[in-house]
Amino acid sequence: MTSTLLTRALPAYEQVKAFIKQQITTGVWRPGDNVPSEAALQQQFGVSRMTVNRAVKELAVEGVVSRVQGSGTVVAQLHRISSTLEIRDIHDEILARGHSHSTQVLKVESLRAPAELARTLKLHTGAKVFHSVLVHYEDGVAIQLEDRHVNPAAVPDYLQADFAATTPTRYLLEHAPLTEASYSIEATLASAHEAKCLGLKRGEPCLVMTRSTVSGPHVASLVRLVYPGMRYSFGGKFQL
Amino acid sequence: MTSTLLTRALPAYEQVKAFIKQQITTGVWRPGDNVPSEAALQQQFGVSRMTVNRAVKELAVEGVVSRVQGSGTVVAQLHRISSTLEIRDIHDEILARGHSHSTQVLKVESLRAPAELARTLKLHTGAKVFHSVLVHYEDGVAIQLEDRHVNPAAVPDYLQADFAATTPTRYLLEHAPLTEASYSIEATLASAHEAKCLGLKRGEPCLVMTRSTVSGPHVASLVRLVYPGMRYSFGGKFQL
DNA sequence: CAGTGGTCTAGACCACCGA
DNA sequence: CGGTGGTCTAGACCACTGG
Repeated sequence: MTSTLLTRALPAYEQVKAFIKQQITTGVWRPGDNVPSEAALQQQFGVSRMTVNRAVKELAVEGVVSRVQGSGTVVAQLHRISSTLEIRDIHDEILARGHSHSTQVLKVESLRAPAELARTLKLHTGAKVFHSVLVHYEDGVAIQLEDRHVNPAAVPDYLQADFAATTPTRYLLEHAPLTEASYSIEATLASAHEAKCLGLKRGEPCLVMTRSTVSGPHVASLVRLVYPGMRYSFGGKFQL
Repeated sequence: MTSTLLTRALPAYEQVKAFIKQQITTGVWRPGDNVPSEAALQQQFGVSRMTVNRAVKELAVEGVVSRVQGSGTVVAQLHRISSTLEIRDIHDEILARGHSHSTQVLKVESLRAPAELARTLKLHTGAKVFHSVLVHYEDGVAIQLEDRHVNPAAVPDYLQADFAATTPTRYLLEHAPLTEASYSIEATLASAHEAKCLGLKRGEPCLVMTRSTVSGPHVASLVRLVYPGMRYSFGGKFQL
């Protein structure tokens, strides 16, 4: 049965995607079941193979189906709830919420790297390293403590930046093209010093994100971001 | 200059992608700069427009460039560090780490929904709701407390499942096709009850993920996952 | 208006899989 | 071997943007 594409509202490949998703969400096709071949879908929708291929390929990228060349396409076993966690400049993030952002610069200095820090930045112990500590406020409330170490080889003029006007994140993105980054998120208790900076009681819970960035040949930056647990959360959404 | 595609190792569209990424990571093209039009890239690489289109379109999906129909393509302003946070069944996750997984079922019951829970599940206050509480162990160490409420309309036989053999996550994925999910992650202190279940001292920090899932017309499930902050972290990686 | 990207076609060749 | 998906071409029409 060749169903016509009356609805010109949606592109053809979107209609094919919608059809496949519908079969899955309504339980007609269950995880592990075969999805019709591209040739079959091409017949069914009366479109070219490239169009069907695009539809199914995108579903594969989204993790909805799984394809094996020569074998076929099946409904993915585990619908992983995969949502892109976007890490943005906190300045933009706060403005996007319609609030005001301000910064307090606590420290901007140069120091000699202790062993562990040197290892992370791929430098020799005792090598020169830049260090900055800032507190970010959203509508006057402390929301992030940013303790950052920067590799001078990657960003030689880091200490000259005006962090009241440009966040370190933005400065680094503009002066050290980003090629790679990795992060981890965990829960800790605020140390005495962290609590003081963020205006918390000692022992309050915090979200800590540790992130290192690579720019070309250099490990450019290692940053520890401390968020008051009661005032901040990461969130995301997934839709089939 | 028409550069030939000598390297047949990589598909043509991958070579176009690699070229564009290289221009960006080496700083030749900076955020906001124009990327050559599809026609220009087509000339430069001696490939068809569909091939160039695929390359640039994929970069747009990845967030590396930004396209506007009729205007052109530019290098994306903020390289958002976007990494897909995958939420998987904890059973698979632990096995994937090469460890053993076991479960302790603390509670499986039916109850009447208080107002707030009812609102989240889109039910009437006092409606019947299923409730399960489990602790998950990795190599014998408590790593997650799973407190879940389930909508009977979406999963009528939930209470009959054997959660020692099948995790609630897996059972739900198999019995209520997933169409939508949203989550948030925050830091809190373990309550007395949570601390006891996880073998923590009271006041220890925890990562809490709250997640609700939608299956077809129903809000199927609301779950609160508590992780000991000292034993667990979410992580991810980003590569241009 | 000319230039851009968004979509689509009707072919094609290839690599891979399973019988 | 036939069926599958992976890639690619050389066109085409359209919608949108900017001057």
